Amino acid sequence: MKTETTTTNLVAPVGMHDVLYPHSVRWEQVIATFANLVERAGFGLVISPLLEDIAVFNRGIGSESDVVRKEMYELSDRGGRHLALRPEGTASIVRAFVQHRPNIVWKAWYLTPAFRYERPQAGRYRQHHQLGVELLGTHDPEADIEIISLAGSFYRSLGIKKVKLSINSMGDSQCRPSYIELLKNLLSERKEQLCKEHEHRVELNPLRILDCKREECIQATADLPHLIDHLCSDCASHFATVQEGLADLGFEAEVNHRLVRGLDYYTRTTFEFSALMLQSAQNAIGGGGRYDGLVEALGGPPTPGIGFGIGIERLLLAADEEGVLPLPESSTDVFVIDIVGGHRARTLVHELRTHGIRAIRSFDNRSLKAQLKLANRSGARFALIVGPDEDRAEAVTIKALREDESQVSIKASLVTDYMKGLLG
RNA sequence: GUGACCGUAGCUCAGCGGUUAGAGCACCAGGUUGUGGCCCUGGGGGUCGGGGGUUCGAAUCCCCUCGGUCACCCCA
Repeated sequence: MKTETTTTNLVAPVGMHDVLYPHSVRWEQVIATFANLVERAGFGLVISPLLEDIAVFNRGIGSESDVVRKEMYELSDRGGRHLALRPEGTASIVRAFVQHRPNIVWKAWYLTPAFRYERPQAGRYRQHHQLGVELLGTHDPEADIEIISLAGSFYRSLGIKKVKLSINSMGDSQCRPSYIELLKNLLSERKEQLCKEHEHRVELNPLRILDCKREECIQATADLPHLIDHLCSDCASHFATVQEGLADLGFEAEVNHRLVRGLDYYTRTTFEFSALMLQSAQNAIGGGGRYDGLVEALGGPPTPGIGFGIGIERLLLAADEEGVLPLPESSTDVFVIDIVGGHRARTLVHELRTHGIRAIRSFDNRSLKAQLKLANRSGARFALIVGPDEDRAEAVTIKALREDESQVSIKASLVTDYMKGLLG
């Protein structure tokens, strides 16, 4: 166990990153776009603790999943409680549902960091951030359609167009057990053909083997029957309705029978959005599915649910590749230059801001030249200059920074109204 | 968890056994006694990621370690 780093330079933990201005502006845009979209659809923001009793994830996500087996950040608090940082959003939201029992149908959205102890690489971090929604309390395939189409609409409204939607059905407690038995029987005869990781896991969770990307597993499972051909009639018609509904709304979904996903709670519909422009292996920019047994698994009454999570970092990588979501040019209107000590800038920016004008100033009594340089770089449209002359005359000089207009001097008391006019 | 490549100024990088470690950009000041962007001049900035070793001498070679990037697995 390492205790403390030996280097004197302190940096962010492995796989975790600072998002500085102006890059953070794009995060604000993404989050605002999402909130606007899902709130229009009746989802309400839910804020829940970053830490949960570790049982929330063990029982929720499934102790056989990779996320729980080897990727969780676990800790004990001073009272000896065994907690974990959330590795994804759904289990926590469902825990909150079980605790508070809101009226169904319950529609929640969230923004959360998610922690997974993995080796970082392009598009994969130990702390990433997810936007997501959960819809609890109905089996209606219309809910599936609403959820998936919302995610699709979100990408569209950001201008991200090169997106592929994959979809599958995991069946339910009626039809999945018999299919799993069938898989076990077929796979037990060819265990030795599977990859090292899955060779010994045929009995535990054979479905996961379908999702393995290793060549051995892909070959060994190539001729296996597909789950979607073994669905019970309820699941089959549910899946058919979801596909029809998505097509009806103009979202083309490609059935991928290997789309099992790593979280054990899924039933029936699962889906994933991948960014075609992302060359890296990590090109999934969103995904989710139905989890009709999860509320029960966490101690609540039998309640179906469906939701999705979208990774902000990968979304921004995809946006970069498509050349959308450019950084804004400026976040300020006016730069107040004071060369008589700084007290005039103090009152001027205060008054301008009070009236809704974005106004900044410099500190440390810099020279006129230095302050003009800062004003130019700030992207402000106008500089307000107060020197000894203006100070004496109780005036300010207004200088346009983006065009060659002659500057004007006006009474200080009229500045706010004048600037309002100039800025429209 | 496994593997590959890479760590020199705030950033991008040059230097790859031999004085006091450089460039471009960025930053600061001056040229212009009250006017930014362009230009010119000057300036501040470095435990050469860290530790150990080889050597008369190490940013340079070797070992370890930490960090970064990418890939596998899995996922957002």
